[in-house]
Amino acid sequence: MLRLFDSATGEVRELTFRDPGRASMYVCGPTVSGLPHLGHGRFSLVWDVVRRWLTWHGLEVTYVSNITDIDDKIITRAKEEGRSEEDVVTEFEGEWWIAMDALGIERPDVAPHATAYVDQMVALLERLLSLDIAYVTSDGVYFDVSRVPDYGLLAGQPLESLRAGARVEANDDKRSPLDFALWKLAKPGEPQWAAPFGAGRPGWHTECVVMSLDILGDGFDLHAGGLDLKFPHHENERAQAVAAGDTFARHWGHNGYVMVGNEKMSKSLNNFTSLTDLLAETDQRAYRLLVLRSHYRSPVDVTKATITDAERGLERLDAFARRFEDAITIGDGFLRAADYNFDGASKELVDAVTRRVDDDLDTPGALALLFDAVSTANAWADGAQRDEARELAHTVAVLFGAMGLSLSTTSDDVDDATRALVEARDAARRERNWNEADRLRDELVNNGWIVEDASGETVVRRAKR
RNA sequence: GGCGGCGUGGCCGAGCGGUUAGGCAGGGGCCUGCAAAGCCCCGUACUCCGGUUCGAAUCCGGACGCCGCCUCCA
Repeated sequence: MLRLFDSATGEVRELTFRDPGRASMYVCGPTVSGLPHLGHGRFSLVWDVVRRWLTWHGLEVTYVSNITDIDDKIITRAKEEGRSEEDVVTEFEGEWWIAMDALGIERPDVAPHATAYVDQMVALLERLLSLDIAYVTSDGVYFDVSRVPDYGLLAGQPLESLRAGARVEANDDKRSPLDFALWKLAKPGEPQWAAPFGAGRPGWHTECVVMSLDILGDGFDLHAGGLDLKFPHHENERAQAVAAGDTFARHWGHNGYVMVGNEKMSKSLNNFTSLTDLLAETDQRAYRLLVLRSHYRSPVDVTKATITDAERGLERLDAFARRFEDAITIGDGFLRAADYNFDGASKELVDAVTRRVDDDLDTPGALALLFDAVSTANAWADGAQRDEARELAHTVAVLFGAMGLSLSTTSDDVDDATRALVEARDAARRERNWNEADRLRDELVNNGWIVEDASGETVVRRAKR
């Protein structure tokens, strides 16, 4: 079974599950105030792979990921562009799902919206207020972090240490700079919900607590997200849950940053790169391969060079898939190990890959094994071992599929003019008219095709940009 | 100031005391009418300085460099 680094304990430990045979995951989703960026893509891919891998192991996974549809950034954008908050949310949630589909990410079982949970958030705040863990100020409701004994668990340092490093704020009535907003009182014209402590909107850290506990129940198995959410966002979520008497998540997972030119991509640095743009310009599987090729907790540098590198890797895999076309058909969606009977070289491969992925999601190690198997199967097919090669190829495709990477066996659509050139070239070749055949090949290449003579016939496919 | 991570061959990227990571790019060969695809072979890397050890990219100490968190962010 899968072992994962747990941010709460600081060590790799075996995932254990509240309910035998069932896994529950909550992954912090996006605030839909703009186009999805590369960081969104990475966390979505990483936790999609975890979800698939647990399913591969035979678990029934319930995967929840929220949409934050009320937030300062949404209000700001709406104001700037002179439209309603709903309009902004609708547009960018639409873009979000388009990008997720393009990345081959399975939709969550439940994708709750924050605005649908305001009543429950208000109830939680009333509870925290009654316990004197939350307090009201002139601009909202705040959480008193000193009331949670192990505050700083996820940050990896004690409260005092965090307090020493906290920046001084210009504001306010907060008891401590680390205290965080649970509720923001509305200014005129802002979206607002009624509450006993004044009309306003919920703070970001509250929504995930309420939604995760409502949908998955206390003690759910894995709470995950990007590393930048570890502190303060997840710390603060946990503080609320613990203060309210829950144990919250059994296990915390965080994926590493996306770097752009050796610097963290972040809002303040304003060096965001849009996922939507990346997907429009590249093979949509390239980012998944790039993410699988790096360890999930390490930073990944996304550049033209690293994406191109991944695309070339895909070309090798696709050429492999075309060669074993009839052995590659595996269908979409979740794959389960129990549905297959592996033996011989295939069993060895499956076992070795499983050991790697189970070891804190060592997908780079797993990919090395799979690329090795690609070479092996090709070599067998070059020799006389056709059947063994086909079987191994099938296993390779299944394992890639288990991680959400599909190999393409389909040729590109060929237009009539191109087909005419292909037929003319084959005719020339039959007549051993090599000059004409080569001239036609050059023409095809100039038109952006890659030309191969597979089993004596001209086969073309689109060259990558 | 506190906490944490990283520095590997042309590039990317694993590695967790001793036997080949892998990908991309490059070179040589086989195959091919010539190519492409595929196969075989090749580079012999680990920031620096000490130390532990029979043996270190891997452990310890130090130096230098880079990055992140402690503020919004996935």
